[in-house]
Amino acid sequence: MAAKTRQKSDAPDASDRVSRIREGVTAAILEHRLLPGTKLGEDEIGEIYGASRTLVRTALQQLAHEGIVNIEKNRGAFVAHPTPGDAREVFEARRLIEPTIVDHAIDAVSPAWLDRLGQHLAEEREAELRGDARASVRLSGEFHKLVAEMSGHSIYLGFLKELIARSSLIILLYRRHDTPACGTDHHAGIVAAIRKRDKQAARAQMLSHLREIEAELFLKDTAADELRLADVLGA
Amino acid sequence: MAAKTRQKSDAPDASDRVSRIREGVTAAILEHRLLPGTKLGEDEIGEIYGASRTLVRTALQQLAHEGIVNIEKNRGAFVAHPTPGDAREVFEARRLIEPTIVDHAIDAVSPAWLDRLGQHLAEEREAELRGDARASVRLSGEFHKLVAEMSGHSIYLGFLKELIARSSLIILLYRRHDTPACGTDHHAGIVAAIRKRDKQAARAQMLSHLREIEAELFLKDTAADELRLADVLGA
DNA sequence: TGTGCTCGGATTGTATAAAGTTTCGCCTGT
DNA sequence: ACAGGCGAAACTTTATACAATCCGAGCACA
Repeated sequence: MAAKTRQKSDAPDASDRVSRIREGVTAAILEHRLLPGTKLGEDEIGEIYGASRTLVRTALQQLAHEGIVNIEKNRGAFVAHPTPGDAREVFEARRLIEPTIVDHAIDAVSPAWLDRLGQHLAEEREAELRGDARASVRLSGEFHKLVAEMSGHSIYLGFLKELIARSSLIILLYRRHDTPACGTDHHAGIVAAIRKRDKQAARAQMLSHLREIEAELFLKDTAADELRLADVLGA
Repeated sequence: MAAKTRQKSDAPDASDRVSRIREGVTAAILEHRLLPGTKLGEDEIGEIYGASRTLVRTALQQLAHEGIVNIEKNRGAFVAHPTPGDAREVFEARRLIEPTIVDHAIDAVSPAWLDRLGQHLAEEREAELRGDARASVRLSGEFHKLVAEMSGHSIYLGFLKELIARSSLIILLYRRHDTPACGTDHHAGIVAAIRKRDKQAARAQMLSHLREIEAELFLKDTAADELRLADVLGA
């Protein structure tokens, strides 16, 4: 019933125009087509989607609340540029919340859900196979959202959506170049644990999965000189 | 540095007009002056704050994202009316997050913070003493926000703000009438544990505090007949 | 008497216009 | 040559006007 409460505000299939804009921009950011710091002009976006600035504005405000867009007064909206500190916070929150989410997901497991999970894994593998990095990164995030939906816990789902979106930016900014293949498919392991209804294993695998992602990041306290300047003077 | 990122979007002392509206309405809801289901007309609010509908609208959208206002298409904005299911989700999330928050708060403890905590406890006691129920309920929520600020974890802080706001509505809706005094001051105990830097005790006290609040609620699956109808047909 | 329909008022959704702010180029003066 | 400042263009912010939708009163009719 809780999920219904939100049906009009952020339903995934909402056909109203502001949702289309929001989802279009979100997808572009999550697929790393829009880089952090990019200016998101209202006219520009409005023309693309054939909408007036009023609608673009509300969409951007929603994205700002989700943390993937920064709105600077009288200057406009920009794709967010999370700091290493933000990154640590995001992953700590994920390590706290996601093990609990898989727990709930196992409570709510059903053949239909297992089907969806399996189908998703197939999509992920396929994207990986054909080297489609953009689809890969998007699907990877959607896997976690799928588990959260499965848990039926609408608050955790909302929180996780924010965390996932930010994670995508963080990975783009701070992933090490020398990351070794990264092919090890943790998601499949998690699904296997869910299928066996083994909460202990599912929690553990989710946790190590998140740790591994974070371990692949390079989160120096002071990243680049320009970044350092921005942080120091931004205060 | 993470806190700075949000400075323009939801700074507590933001002097722009949309923030004033948002905080005014939020305060009214948190102090139980506006009851769940109350219609929040755009013109009405705009006239009160001397603002055009544009500004009121953005404020209401932000409140909707925080979960304390529902916006129904073509019908307007209403003070949210959380279901018992929502209530359980909110408190489960709080039980997950808040113990971790006190942990961090203890890591960041300092004389200045202890002062603020002590000062807050005094305010709470004073409001309780003079029977000011509205101030009491507001300060009670602000205590938890204060601890979250202290933790320095901006993501947890953001999540908690949402959870606190919803909790206030939930308590208003589902608190048992026969609740016995409720005078036991858990907050003081939590502060004492923080002062002693005793994480174990602080976590435990926070957890039992939250459990006790939830135990005072009457969360029948099907509340009233009218509610039941609304839920069943609302799907 | 009660049910169903229609029309009018009220309210929200969207677009556009007016006002304010920032930014950047250009020019002047040293 | 270069620092500083003026000014125009571009953009955001706010207000207002117009269109679309919903709700309810009143009426017709069974």
